[in-house]
Amino acid sequence: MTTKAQTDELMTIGQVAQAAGVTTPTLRYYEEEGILSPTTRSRAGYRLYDAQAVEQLQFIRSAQAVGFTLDDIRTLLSLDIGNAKSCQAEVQGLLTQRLGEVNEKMKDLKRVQAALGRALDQCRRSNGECAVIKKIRPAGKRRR
Amino acid sequence: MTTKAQTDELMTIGQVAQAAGVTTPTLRYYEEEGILSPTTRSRAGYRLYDAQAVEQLQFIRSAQAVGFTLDDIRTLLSLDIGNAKSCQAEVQGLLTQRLGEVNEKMKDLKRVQAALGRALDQCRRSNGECAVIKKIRPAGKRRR
DNA sequence: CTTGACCTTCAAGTTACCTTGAGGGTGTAG
DNA sequence: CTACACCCTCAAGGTAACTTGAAGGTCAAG
Repeated sequence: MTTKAQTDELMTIGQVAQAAGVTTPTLRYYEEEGILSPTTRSRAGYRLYDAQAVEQLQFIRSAQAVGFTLDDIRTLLSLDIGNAKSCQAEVQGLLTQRLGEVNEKMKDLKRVQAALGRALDQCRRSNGECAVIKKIRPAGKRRR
Repeated sequence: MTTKAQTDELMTIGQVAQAAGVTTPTLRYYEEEGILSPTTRSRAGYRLYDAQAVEQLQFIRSAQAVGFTLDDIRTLLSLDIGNAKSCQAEVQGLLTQRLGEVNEKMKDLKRVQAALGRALDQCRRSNGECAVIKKIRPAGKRRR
């Protein structure tokens, strides 16, 4: 079975890993943790995933990249993500709460962005001339 | 020394911790890791921080919240964040690169936001009745 | 001059998220 | 049939970022 495209519908762990940019042990770990399980197994016991798994993995990696834990993500996935499970008030509440967290992170990210932006700006402003040299000056204490 | 406001300029570790919403061991750990050091020490060896430390901590926590490691943050802080150090091409390059990472994270965050938004939307649309249960059990039985 | 809430250092423990290694089956190409 | 690139399980190891614990110094208040 030399790496070939997803023929019919199911992919082996290696194909999924490659497509999603993760390692195979990571996928096994995700299964163990109840984050993402293969759709089925081959007769020989090989994990087989459907194409959706790749999308889910992309979501998982995005969520991780912005600071959600696998525990958070397990909850997010169970709350659905395009594959609704239950839609009562309780779930709506959780979704709303999680969206609140996302908004908080959005603020955090903007804060970091602004800080880096300011630094870069300042960097460009003092073109050619280096602030370091000024910093060696004697009396001037910390600037605000 | 019963908890009093930052009288002149310097605060003890406990005051800073309280103001920034972190623990004192965390602050000691940050010092050890070269993330944030006290401005000075009292005669008795107490760490003393200036007010700026609280702002820096807020930046640190924001950056952590969106998935930057302390290692990343150490670099970010050294690239300045309002306390210029050097501004040659090399630093500008790093800043630009880091801003690129921030933009990546912005995309990731928006992806998560969109997914949650879709889920919530779908949740509201199928008010009272749950879409997925239909999906899972097309013939017959309905919940509630 | 003792009490109690602070502070100190040093070392060890914890949790999350993987990674690495050993030992062994599977399946197709030559 | 033999390679060889896949796959399997189980167990142990590793890193980041803290947290917890032990043993003890500092200092304003009573």
